[in-house]
Amino acid sequence: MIEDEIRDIAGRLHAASIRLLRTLRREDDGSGLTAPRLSALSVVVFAGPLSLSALAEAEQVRPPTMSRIVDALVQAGLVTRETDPDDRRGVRIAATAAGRMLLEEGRARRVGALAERLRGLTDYERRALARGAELLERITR
Amino acid sequence: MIEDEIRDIAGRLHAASIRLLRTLRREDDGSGLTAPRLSALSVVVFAGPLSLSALAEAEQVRPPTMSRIVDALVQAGLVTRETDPDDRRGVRIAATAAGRMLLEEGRARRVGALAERLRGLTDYERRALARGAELLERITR
DNA sequence: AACAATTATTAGCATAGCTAAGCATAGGTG
DNA sequence: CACCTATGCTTAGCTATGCTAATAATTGTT
Repeated sequence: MIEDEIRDIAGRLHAASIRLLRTLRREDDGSGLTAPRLSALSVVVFAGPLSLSALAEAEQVRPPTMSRIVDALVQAGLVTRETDPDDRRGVRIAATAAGRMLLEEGRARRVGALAERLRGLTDYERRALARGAELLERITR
Repeated sequence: MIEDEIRDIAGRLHAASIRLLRTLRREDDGSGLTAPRLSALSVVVFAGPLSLSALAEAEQVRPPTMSRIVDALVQAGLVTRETDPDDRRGVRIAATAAGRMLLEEGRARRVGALAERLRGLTDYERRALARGAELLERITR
């Protein structure tokens, strides 16, 4: 396969992913959270408990930015922030049951909206998309 | 295919797309633009010229928010804002040559980074991803 | 001509992004 | 041990981004 073909595929994959997430983003209105808070909560639920700096790194923002987002999530009862007993400079941020539930509801709305669209495809086409998802997982590791 | 299988595929596709765009977002640092401005510029370049409300709709923000983003892009010489001659209440927002160039450079960085990762796959796997991109395009139309 | 609807901007608020600076703890090195 | 540096987080203060409400200008419709 020539270089230009690979680049072409990369371009189409990029555009298609943007389109997909733009489409699904419309489902987030009902969450009651702003986009950065929802995104941070999702990292805490799936990768947590973790330190503030690890969370900031995952979200590609600076620690002060994440510190205030965590303030809001703690205030809303969706995560807890506790001093790390092993290193008292650091904090451990963990999801609460309410946080996990709120996130799971939002995720279910997004995934449900996507599943609805997948219903219009053939089994063969859905399997092709499943295969694509696996490959994407692999190359972003 | 059972409902649960479709939902499972939707979930993995969703997660994989998020991962992909998170990875590629790191390439945007060099653009000199904030994320909302870069994203708005990309719509103007690919879908423009268009009205303010159409641009706000595409970006899923309210008109006042987009009005200020356009202010900044005009200030930076990346787009023009002119009164619509057919309806003098409205505006026509169009990309300048500088805007198209800046966007294309950024897109090339993202696509290049993705192409680099695709290089680690087999031709067969790359074609599977190309097929997945086509299907995503179709179901988000 | 008067009025209603549409399009965009302005004003004013909360949130999100940054850097710089501060505080506390950890961990070395004399 | 005493200091000194490095690390982790927060606070302070700025700009940018999001919203709603209100205003201005134009269009279209009685």
